Amino acid sequence: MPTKKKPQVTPSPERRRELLATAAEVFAAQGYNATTVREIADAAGMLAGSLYYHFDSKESMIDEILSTFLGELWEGYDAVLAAGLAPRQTIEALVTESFREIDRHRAAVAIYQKEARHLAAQPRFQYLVDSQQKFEKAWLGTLERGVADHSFRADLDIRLTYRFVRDTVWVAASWYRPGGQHSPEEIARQYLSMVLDGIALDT
Amino acid sequence: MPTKKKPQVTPSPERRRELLATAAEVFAAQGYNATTVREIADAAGMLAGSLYYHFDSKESMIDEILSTFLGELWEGYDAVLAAGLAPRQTIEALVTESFREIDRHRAAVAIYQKEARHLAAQPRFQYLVDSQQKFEKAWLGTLERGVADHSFRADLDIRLTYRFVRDTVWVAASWYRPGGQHSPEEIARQYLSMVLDGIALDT
Amino acid sequence: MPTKKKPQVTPSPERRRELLATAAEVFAAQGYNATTVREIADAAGMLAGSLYYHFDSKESMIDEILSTFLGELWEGYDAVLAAGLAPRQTIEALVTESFREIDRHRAAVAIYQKEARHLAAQPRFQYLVDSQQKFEKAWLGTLERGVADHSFRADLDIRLTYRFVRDTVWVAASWYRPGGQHSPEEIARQYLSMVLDGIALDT
Amino acid sequence: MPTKKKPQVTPSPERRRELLATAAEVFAAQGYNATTVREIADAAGMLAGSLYYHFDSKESMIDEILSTFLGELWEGYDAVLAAGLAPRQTIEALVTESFREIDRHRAAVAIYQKEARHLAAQPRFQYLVDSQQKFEKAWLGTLERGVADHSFRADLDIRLTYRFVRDTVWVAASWYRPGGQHSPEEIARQYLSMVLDGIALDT
DNA sequence: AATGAATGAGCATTCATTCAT
DNA sequence: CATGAATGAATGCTCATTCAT
Repeated sequence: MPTKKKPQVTPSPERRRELLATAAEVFAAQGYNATTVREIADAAGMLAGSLYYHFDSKESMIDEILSTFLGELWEGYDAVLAAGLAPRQTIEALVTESFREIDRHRAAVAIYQKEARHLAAQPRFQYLVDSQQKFEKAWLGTLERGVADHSFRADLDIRLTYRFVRDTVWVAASWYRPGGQHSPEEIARQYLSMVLDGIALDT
Repeated sequence: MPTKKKPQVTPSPERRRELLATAAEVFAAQGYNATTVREIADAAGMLAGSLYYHFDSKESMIDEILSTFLGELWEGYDAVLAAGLAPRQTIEALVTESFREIDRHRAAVAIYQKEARHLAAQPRFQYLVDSQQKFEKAWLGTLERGVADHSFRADLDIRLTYRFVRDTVWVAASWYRPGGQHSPEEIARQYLSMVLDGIALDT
Repeated sequence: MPTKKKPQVTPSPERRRELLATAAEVFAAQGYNATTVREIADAAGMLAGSLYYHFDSKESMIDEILSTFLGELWEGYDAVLAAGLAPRQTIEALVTESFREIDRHRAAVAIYQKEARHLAAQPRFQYLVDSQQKFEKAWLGTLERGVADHSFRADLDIRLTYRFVRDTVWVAASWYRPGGQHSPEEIARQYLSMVLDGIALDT
Repeated sequence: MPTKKKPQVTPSPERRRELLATAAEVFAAQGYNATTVREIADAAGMLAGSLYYHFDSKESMIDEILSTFLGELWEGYDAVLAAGLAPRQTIEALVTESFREIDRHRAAVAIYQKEARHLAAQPRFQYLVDSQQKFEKAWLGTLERGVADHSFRADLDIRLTYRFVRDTVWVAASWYRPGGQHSPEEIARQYLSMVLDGIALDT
């Protein structure tokens, strides 16, 4: 692992993190393809070429942004899944955890939403596919358990439900702004209330 | 002197429509920026330059794709809104209409989802902003009316609810494939059931 | 010579002349390179492709415009040179004839001024070089005869004088507009007065 | 936070000047439109894309060439006009100055002659129009003063005289080659002699 | 660590030209 | 005679990337 041709790993990881945060912000705002390395460099106060001291390529930047985010996401998810909660409580915990990740990695989440699909085609981003599958297994499994134990309705197409819940949560990254009116936990609470009980008033 | 009349430059609208459908498919699959004019031309079985006989620019293609879609969408929405239904029935009709549009304009909807935000910055695409505002007014207004007449819950942040319902419906375009297992109406029915009554089993 | 592959020669020479006049106008206004065949076609009330029924190529248009003009110019010049006038009278006649040509072929003259130099490099336009040489011989010869017979000053560099007189006359095409305040003959008279006697008041 | 300062984007002005000189040479030889960016790059020993490190566009090259030339021209002209010379001496000084500029900026002058008219239509090149007007005012005014004080003939159309003198001088750029037989001052002397006193021998 | 300058492949677009109808 | 549609080569320009300093 320390056999890189370039001194990519040694220099201060703090600067690296700063630069990645900057890049993520620009990627999220303009899209990965539409963002030029020069714009990232401008935002970081350096020249385009200088970025290549820190990173192999533009691709390696988004790679590191996404893999870091997914790493932290799965840390949280795995903890929830390991806790052995009931289906409904698991869903609640996963949704809450998701909104917390959106809060902490807004840019990365937005990038993920927009770019994951076409990046996943490249071998380098195989981990996106893996994560996607693990994700589906976790949510779908929980929903199925919930149907089995009568926490969730049985009259719905389960895959449709899965997509509904999944999308419902993650699209929020497209409009969420940290430091807004609601805390991630409050948003999670209201989302869960809607998803679980519906927006209609019981009559 | 019957000469000197400018010759027709607007050729057969059928070919145009074909080409736009092709372009929309490619844009939806790869993203607008990531799509080269050459790829569209390849998909249409012609050379890149030949597209310019039919269209002014790549931009005018996405413009026509989006404006055509929005035109038809609003035809449907306006009919629903003019029908004077109760809030809940209005929401149901709007959601159903939306899934029908997704069914008929899948590519355009996917493009809209991905590109509308940054296109809207250009004056040429002002109509995207207008449509967005009209859209918000229609949905938010209906939700508010529904809260007022006790069709919908009053304990939720109304803007959050709006975003929830809006996203919930339209993200479906990202995975929807026409001719799949469920008809648009069936998907609408299940989505509505989830959105209105929740996925939890009443206890 | 009548062995052309295309029916370029048979169709009505009037239409041809009209089209050439139109083309010359556009070439003169915008420059040859900057003019698209579509612009010529627009001005002629037809589609770009249709021009190719009448002409082999854009190049053949400017070719015919210039060769027609030079043909008529030399008709006039040759008549003057054949008249056996004294040097000063020859110059006067040549200048007057030149302004008449500018009057009748303004567009062609303007095109000639702008494009002759670089067109002359192509074999097809060899006649431009020939004409140029014949032109120089006529004017320079007349000036030399005039110096010899004491009509013209002997203290000037003769080639400089030649260029001076030549340019002086032909650049007028860049601002001349037929139907203006002065007739070509009047302009010729004043130009000759300046060239021959100077603009300074004799003291 | 001393970062976030925009890095210098205006590189060494010497290289810039070299490249502009190269570009001017090619523009003058082939015309602006007919010159490709690749040709300029070839002449400069680099690739087409590399030019864009130094210049925004092909247009900005001709812009800088022309504005630099006009700047220096007006430095010279303004000095002459500020000297308060008599009309005839002013004309002599202006003509001499003009030939000096032709000597120093031959390429730029040739480009100006060929391209000024159509460039002037664009807002970016408004300064060409301004310069043209200032130019006319200076020359025409001097000629008028000269007519008034009996330095110049009163029997000529003054605008015709203006155009005659103006064109007479500047077209010289089309054949002038620096380092030729005559110095700019000598050419100016002979031109002035012709313009002021005519080429005919007084009888 | 960062700069300045360049590379080279690729892109949207233009345009003269062709040709079946 | 003219149109409609297409070709294919070229053009101005962009951008990720490299590398000597």
